[in-house]
Amino acid sequence: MDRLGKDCVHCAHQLCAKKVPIFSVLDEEELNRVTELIVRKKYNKGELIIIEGSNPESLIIINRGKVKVFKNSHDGKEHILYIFSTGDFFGEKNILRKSDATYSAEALEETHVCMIRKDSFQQMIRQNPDIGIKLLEELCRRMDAVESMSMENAEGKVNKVLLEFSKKYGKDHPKGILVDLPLSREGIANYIGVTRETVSRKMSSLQDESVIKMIGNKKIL
Amino acid sequence: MDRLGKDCVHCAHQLCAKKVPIFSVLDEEELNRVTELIVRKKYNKGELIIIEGSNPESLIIINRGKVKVFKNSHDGKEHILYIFSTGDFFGEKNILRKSDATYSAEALEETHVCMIRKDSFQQMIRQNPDIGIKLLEELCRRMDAVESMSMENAEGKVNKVLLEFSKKYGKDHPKGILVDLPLSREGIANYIGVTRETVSRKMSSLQDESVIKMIGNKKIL
DNA sequence: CGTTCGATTGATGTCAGTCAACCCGAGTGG
DNA sequence: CCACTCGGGTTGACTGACATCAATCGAACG
Repeated sequence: MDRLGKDCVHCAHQLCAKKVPIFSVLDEEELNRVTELIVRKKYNKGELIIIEGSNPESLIIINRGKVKVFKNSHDGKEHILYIFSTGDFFGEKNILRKSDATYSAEALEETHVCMIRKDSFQQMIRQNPDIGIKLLEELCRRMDAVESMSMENAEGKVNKVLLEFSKKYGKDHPKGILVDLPLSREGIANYIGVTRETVSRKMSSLQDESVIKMIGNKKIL
Repeated sequence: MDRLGKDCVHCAHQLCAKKVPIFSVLDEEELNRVTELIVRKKYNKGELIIIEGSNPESLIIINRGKVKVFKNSHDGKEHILYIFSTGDFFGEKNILRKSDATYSAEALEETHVCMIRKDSFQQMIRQNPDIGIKLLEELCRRMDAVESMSMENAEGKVNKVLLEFSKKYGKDHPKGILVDLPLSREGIANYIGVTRETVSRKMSSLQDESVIKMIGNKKIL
């Protein structure tokens, strides 16, 4: 359990409910109610938040940090499904379907999360249907992303993923946009379903074409 | 507009709201209210229900028939995203996101649908948050399907899609399960993102291994 | 300064796509 | 009733993109 804000309602707001998009529709009083339903927790880099095959019963919202959600294919390879960061949620399947988790989730850095249990969640949605609508919106966005990614070949996927990272993690810089990649080449490869060598090659050719410039593990657009 | 039941509330129930899973949480009175928000429409085989790039503003529920939802990749190939039939809904993106449709939808046979406009839908969710939960459940199911399909190679995809069709459209039969395929080989190919030749080959080997038996365009498991 | 682990680069293999020929059943028209 | 066409389906040969395997590089860290 997180030592921060355990008994400080105002801190709790700051930490969680207030900055989460899906709760943006709530007013102060509703936020207070939601805050009471939340359990906070901290994970260190590399710790597993959800393990495939277990049966967690909470929705998880990221307060600070980054999380990768992945599953292993029968031949043992890791397929990363999503990279989530501050304000994102995951684990909605845990509370909407009865089955065991079909995926694992691991903290990529020190990560603080808020957890809402199944029954609290249902109650919350009934009191604030607009949260449900927000959730639906976000799921639609994810579907869109998955659908459009699935139509690309290796080169298109690398381009898309770099664009995605530059939007999410890019910072302005005199010579373009500086992006701090959340994943290694291997991670990117597992994310888009190709090998690390392919990622290397495609990124090298992008550099040859002067589209990007690599600096260690960051890059400039 | 469908000539049936235009002014018959009871017929309307039968036609639409009552047999749709997402409305299964409603009681009689709530069903009545929902029914009033619905517009019915009929499409013939081959007619387009939604065109990529247009800006429809309704959720669409299939009352009878089959619909394929697809998009075209830049090189002009058709990618089928889903095959929907009685009781399924689609177009949720239309009412949850402001952007234009990123996909098209075409009736695969004579199809009767119910349409709920954006504002009616929002109102409906606010009155019956449980419908929102049902929708979330269904979207999660679809995500699961997409996620697990994306990890398969061509052979695995063919197996999965045949299994899916046999679950959805299969009928018991003395020698196994008789499946009436909703798509041609080419359609299946576009559905799982391979070529029609590959589908042919994989299905032939399945037949060699006596896993399936083909009869024209149907098959026995 | 050496070890280590990820990244890169090159050589080779393989799965599925492409191209092309042929088959077959459904229509169509003589 | 048969001949012809036409559109999908099947099958085979070839190709190409990406995976695999392997060697080398290079930055980070003790």
